Amino acid sequence: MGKTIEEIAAELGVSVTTVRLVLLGKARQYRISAKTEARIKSYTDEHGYQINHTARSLRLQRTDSLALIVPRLSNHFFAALAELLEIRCRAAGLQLFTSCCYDDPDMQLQLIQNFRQRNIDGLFVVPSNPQIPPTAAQLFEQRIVLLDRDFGFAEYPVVVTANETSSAALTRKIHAFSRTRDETARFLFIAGNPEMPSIAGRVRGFRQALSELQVPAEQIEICHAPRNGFSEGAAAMTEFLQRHAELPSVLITASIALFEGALHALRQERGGVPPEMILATFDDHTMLDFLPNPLCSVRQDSKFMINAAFSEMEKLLQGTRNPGRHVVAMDLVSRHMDL
Amino acid sequence: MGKTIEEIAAELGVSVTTVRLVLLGKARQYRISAKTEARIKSYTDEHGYQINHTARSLRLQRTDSLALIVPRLSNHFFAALAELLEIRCRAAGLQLFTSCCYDDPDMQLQLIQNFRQRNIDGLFVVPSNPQIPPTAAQLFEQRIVLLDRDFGFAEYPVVVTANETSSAALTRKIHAFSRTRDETARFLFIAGNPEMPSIAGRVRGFRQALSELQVPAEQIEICHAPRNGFSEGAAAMTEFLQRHAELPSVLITASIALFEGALHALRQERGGVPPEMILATFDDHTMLDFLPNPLCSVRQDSKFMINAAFSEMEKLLQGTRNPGRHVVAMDLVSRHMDL
DNA sequence: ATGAAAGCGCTAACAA
DNA sequence: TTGTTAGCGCTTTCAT
Repeated sequence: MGKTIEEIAAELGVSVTTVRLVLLGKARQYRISAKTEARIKSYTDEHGYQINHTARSLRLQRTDSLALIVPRLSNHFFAALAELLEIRCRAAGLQLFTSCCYDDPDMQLQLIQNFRQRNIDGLFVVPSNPQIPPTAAQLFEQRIVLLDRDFGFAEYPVVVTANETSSAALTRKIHAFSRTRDETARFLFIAGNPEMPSIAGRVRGFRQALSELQVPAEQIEICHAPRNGFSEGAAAMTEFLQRHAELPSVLITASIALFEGALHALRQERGGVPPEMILATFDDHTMLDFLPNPLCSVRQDSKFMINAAFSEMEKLLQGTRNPGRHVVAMDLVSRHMDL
Repeated sequence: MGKTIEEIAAELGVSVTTVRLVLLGKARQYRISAKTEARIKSYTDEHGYQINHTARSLRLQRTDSLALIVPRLSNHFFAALAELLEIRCRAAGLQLFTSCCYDDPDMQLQLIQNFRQRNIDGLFVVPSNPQIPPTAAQLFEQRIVLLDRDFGFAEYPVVVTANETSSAALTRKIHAFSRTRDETARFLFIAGNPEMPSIAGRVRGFRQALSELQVPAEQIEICHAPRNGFSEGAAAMTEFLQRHAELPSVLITASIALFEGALHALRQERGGVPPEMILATFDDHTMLDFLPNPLCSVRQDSKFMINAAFSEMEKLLQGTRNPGRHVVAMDLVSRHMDL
């Protein structure tokens, strides 16, 4: 532990106020004598001084730090959000603390309480269920911004992506492509937990687009996995293959982890992924380049999301109370889909 | 902000000690009367109580929290480390705070000071350069554990992977495979910044194995990129292709981001990746399954690393001072390499 | 131009 | 069995 202001003051025979003023660079402003200033400066240059943020926080009732709770950092989308948000916070002189809750509501609640107890000024959170936002808002006196999942709260700022419209656009695109080869393409959509609004939106967009395109119901199958992970994607695909001898012409997954899992299962069960199979997934990744298949993916605009989220937080910290709702557009990326 | 212990005590007409004892569940132990205990319990059940960790920390000179500084969270290996370490810390009742420094030593230093000022109890750090460890150790009074990069400090605990031996094993394996097809395979190794001990180790292992196998120098080319990222991998490959009309028979990269970049450039410049090209990379990923090529990758054992790192930190927090050096073995994973 | 002192909410030592 | 008090290091207000 470094010296405290009091210790420095005592050792130099001046008062804490004087030391503090010099340390804050306000020596001029308060007309501290040049020699006193020089003495203090040379002392701290030699011994160093590290402010005790804990004491400062206790006094100011503020920590100049924010927290972010995401489901997983091993999910690239959330890792990217965390990186960008940390950079944005740093630029504003705030420290960001990031934690994972693995979509476990109890763990998330504990984390929220923990951050609250540590006097974190504001919270960005990807809520695990609809009970989280009100609780978090109460503990954080409204200083929360909801990310990625829109459980329909108008009273809190929220930043989400345009899942439904993007899903519909994706569906129309692969449908059009599939028609060039096969009039009666069969569609398999592997989705995650439908209680998550983002997943529900993706399924809705898919359903709606196909219905508008008048694709008959018997050519459509939707599997709901309990979560958005690799093993769930593999399980869903394995289960599908047990029920159907024939492969779908088009495979769509609601996340890239499901995609990886589904293809893994396909390789296991059928020895490979037929190169003519049309693939589509939410979340983009460079390694999708490795596949020879026609493939369409949906890329989220993390930068835009983070800018929106941070502006909302800034408003909250300044005391403004008109929560914004931001629905960020997504990009379609296609590979091997030239007609 | 919730009620403080003092407020509760005042409102119930008891002393802070009494309230505290009940809150800590030590009512029995200190023989607080049952009715006093009940009164306090019912009060906090109704109004809730959130301890002020800032005040507690100031008093105890301890925050019950640790920090982890990694280069990037969008690097899957570091994201996985962060997740595992956070889980491990949580199990021990500690909160982990994770930050990225983008391998910028100044930013890393600032982060370290920031954590120090916030009274974080101990630091896990992937050092950006050899100046970082001594500084960090001084600020944190030796409570640091170095991860992933071994700059040769015996005085601090360090957990790294066996880069050199794994690289040699990888090289031998792909060399053996290449001999089954071609007696004079040409090897291209794209590495990152050689000042990073992990990269240097990988290059050393590669060089040494090939020299033992008596592969002539003119069949070996090593490109050093300034960093381990996608664009650096692409640039290195583009540059190689400008100098050589012929593709290498074997491509090895020191990280998966370099791998992605290199293949991307190959696709751009030559329209694709020849399926007979032998590929190898450090870091494993499920999406490597998507490639048809013979491929060998090196998987790091994150769990093992984290366990070792956390045990070292526990020793430090208990005051023990015999820093351990852990060199964790890596696994080889191969695809399409059956002879 | 510089100093003294209160108080943020908690813990721990000591008192009663 | 319960109460009182000092002090962690900082900021801020009010005195000189």
